[in-house]
Amino acid sequence: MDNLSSKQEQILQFICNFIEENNYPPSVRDIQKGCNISSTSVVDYNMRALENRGYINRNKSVARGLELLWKKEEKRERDEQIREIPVLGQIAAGIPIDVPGSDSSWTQQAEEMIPVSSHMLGKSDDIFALRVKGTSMIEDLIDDGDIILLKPAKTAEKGQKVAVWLKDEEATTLKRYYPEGEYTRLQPANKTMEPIVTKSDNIEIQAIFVGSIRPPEE
Amino acid sequence: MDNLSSKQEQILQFICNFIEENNYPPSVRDIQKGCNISSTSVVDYNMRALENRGYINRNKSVARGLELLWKKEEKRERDEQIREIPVLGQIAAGIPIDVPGSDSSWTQQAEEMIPVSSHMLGKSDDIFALRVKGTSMIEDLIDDGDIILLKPAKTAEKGQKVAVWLKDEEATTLKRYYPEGEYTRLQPANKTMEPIVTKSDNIEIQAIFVGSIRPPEE
DNA sequence: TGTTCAATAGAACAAACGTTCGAGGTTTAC
DNA sequence: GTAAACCTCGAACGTTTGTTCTATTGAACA
Repeated sequence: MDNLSSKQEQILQFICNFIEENNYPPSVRDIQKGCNISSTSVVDYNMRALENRGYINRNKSVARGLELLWKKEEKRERDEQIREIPVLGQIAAGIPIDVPGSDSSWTQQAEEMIPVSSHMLGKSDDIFALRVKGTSMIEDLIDDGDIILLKPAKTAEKGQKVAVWLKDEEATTLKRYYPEGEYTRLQPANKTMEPIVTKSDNIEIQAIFVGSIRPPEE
Repeated sequence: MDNLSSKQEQILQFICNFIEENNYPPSVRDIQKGCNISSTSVVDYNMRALENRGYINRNKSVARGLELLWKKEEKRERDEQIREIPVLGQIAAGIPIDVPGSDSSWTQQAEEMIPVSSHMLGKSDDIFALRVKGTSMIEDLIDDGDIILLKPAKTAEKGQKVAVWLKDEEATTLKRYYPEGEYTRLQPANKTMEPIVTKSDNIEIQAIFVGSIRPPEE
């Protein structure tokens, strides 16, 4: 399909650059000057070829009425590869602290939206983000201030990182989940910290850790 | 600053929608019809107002030569929040396997580019990605097939996840790094696997783990 | 009441623009 | 060679389009 003459490629490139710079498409005569073409009809001739091959779209009698079709495609793909995830608040990774509005869930207003690659999200459409307070998960590369992605869930498997609601304490915390019969151990990933052991019916799993977002140390 | 008449807001909205649909800006008469305005001069009158207040940019005597300034801003911000990271190949997380082209480094051609939120990258501009083979890091939420982000480095701290080059074996692997004097232990995050212990001068740190990109299990 | 000012109206102009036409040139295949 | 296909050229035509001009309306104000 790439059987374009050098002139056609040049025109295509020029259109692309022109739109990038001006935010509106070039006229036939802009292209003529920009590509050092002697006649407008030559531009028209090559544009017709580009149109037939599906590179551009021209609207009859409309000044600058042309679109780059593959740019459209690119934009669509880009939009699909990126999703905006709401940061719904904070979560304690350390001593459980009361999180503002944590009574029901985090289904409140987002304080911020962050763009995340769809590669990290899969098909789930209910993933949300929280900002981490504390260093109890430092060995899992989750530090104070990091943003983590979570998927709402009611149950989890042993060893998974979960956000749990501690009923008695009325607090939420991020820990590794180890159910051990009547009691459940919530294990930090920080050797200087002790696990939280509490009755299994005192905890309520709210979400499972999906991924973390943190810049590398310089 | 938001002292726009309803007509001006309507015009602004129309221009926005028109560009979204057609990929080129509307003419004065398009706006006239689209907003049910009786005269082109009224459009001109209001456009002049919008221009003075910094909402749009008009190019004299250029057909459809207008830009939405805040869209430009939006686009710039979006571009800054996303970076394209090259996936340079595979890395073993398990038995060290020979990685195609791993002799010098991974500074070869990228097989793919993936968009990543700048939140994950910080200011480092040399971060690259690899696809993981094997399950030796499964407890660190790095599974077979995942994509990991790495930052080139020659040294690392104890416990960090690193990509190391094993000179004798002529292979690369991803493990946690535990230097222990003469010998160095490369510890998998998988209880069913044994650590690799090798002479410290047999290993060469290539990059430090920065983050992983994986979709959540459904 | 008269004045001022923002907004509207319709018409008109000149420039910008897409498009067409006829003629000529160049390449390719036979 | 000829023919056909492809490409170039310059000019011209008819719209589309940005812009301007003048007149008008209606509200605010003194």
